[in-house]
Amino acid sequence: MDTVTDTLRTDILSGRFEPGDRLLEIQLSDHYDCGRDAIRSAFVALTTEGLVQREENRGATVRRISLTEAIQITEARSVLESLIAARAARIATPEDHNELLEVIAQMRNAVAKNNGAEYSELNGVFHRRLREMSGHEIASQLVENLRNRAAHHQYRLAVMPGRSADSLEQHAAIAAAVVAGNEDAASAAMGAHLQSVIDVLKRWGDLPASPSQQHKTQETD
Amino acid sequence: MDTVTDTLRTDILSGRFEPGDRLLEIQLSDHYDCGRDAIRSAFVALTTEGLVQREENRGATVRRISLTEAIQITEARSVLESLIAARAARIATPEDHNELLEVIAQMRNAVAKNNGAEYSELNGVFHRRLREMSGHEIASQLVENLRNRAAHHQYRLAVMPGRSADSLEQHAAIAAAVVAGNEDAASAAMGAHLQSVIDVLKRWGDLPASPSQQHKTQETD
DNA sequence: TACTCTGGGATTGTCGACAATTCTGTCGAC
DNA sequence: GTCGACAGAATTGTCGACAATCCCAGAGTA
Repeated sequence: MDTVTDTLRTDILSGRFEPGDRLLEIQLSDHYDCGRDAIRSAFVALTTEGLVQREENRGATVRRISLTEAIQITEARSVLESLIAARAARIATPEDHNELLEVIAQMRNAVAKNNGAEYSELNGVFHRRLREMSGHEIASQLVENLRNRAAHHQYRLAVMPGRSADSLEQHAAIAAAVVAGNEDAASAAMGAHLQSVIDVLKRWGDLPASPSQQHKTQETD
Repeated sequence: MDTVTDTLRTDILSGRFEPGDRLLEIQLSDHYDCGRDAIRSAFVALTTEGLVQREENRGATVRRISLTEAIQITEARSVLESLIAARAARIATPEDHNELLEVIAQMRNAVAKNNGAEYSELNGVFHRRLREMSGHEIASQLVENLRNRAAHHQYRLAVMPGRSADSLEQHAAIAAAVVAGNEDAASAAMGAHLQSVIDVLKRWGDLPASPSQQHKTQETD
């Protein structure tokens, strides 16, 4: 039903449209081969998701997220993903445990090969599987949305030298706590992980983003 | 711009439309004196907010929130409002402190008068002011949305005998921690408060809601 | 009786046209 | 040269009409 909305969302997240870009109804309805209705509908949905900004009679643009907003988004993610980690630690099955450890092993491998793209991909898998095994629909939906909103900022972390090594150990700690069934430790490990993301964002400050970044399908933190 | 969306939202939250009610486009566009476009647009927005459910070619209905979903919503609220409370404890001004204590005094007065409606109102004010003084836009928006989603369930708490007294002391503890500038205590007090809400929801089970409740503008927890 | 098929009515989905608004570039006055 | 007024273009907002789909009642059949 909302296939146009989904397509536009992924196109925004993938960097096809950059923050500040104008989104013209006719142009998009032509590009996606659909009516203006579908585009307008997508604008409304993506506006409430925080990805698009609309102004009366002036059209829609890709929303620009400030650094302070990105930090707040990560703070919210921190408490929600901590809840998810605790929940996963409580109810994950042995199969879940194996899968989690397997992902960690692959991440370790990717770091050894210095393959940033693969690491980012695995990172996304790790968090997504944790959400799924937590069974917490509400928190998962909110986190997914928050990740999307800050995608542009998170991307910077992917290209930060030495970041992967730190990130890897943090993820390993989360996985260990979940496997041990220790809710508090899982929650704390996830909190520490995202706190380090916040620290990096803060340290980064408002340095200009590296200019040439086309394929922004990566997700890293 | 989205005035129709706002009106429909408040009409859903106020109980004018109940969970499961069909929302007919023509009927609503006639009632709100607007075009079908505006109604459809409102449906899209409220769907992503979780208040409305749409099915292809079958129209929109007011979303029905299950008890387990209401519990998850409150759990998510718990961690987010804890973050807000901690933040408020850190940066609230002396004027904020006075205002918070003033609201608590009024709540105590409302409990003494056994005025449930006034207590609910003040409860809403308390949480809203806390959000505002936290300065955490992201968490505030999420909490507001979560409160809306679970509004129907929260309402039950309002009419629970003896609930106000417990609730009052919990709020007083939150206020005291914020005034003391103790982030951890504020966070913990807020967590304890919402945990007690969760406990009540769980204890409540799936008992039928009391039948005749027209004015559902109250918000209580 | 139970089941299937079919038609009409009601509702949503989609398209096009036109009005309303904003934006852009040009011209003239000072 | 700078500023404001103004016309034309571009874009969004809104309405109506029609197509597509679903729902339900009723006829027909085994």
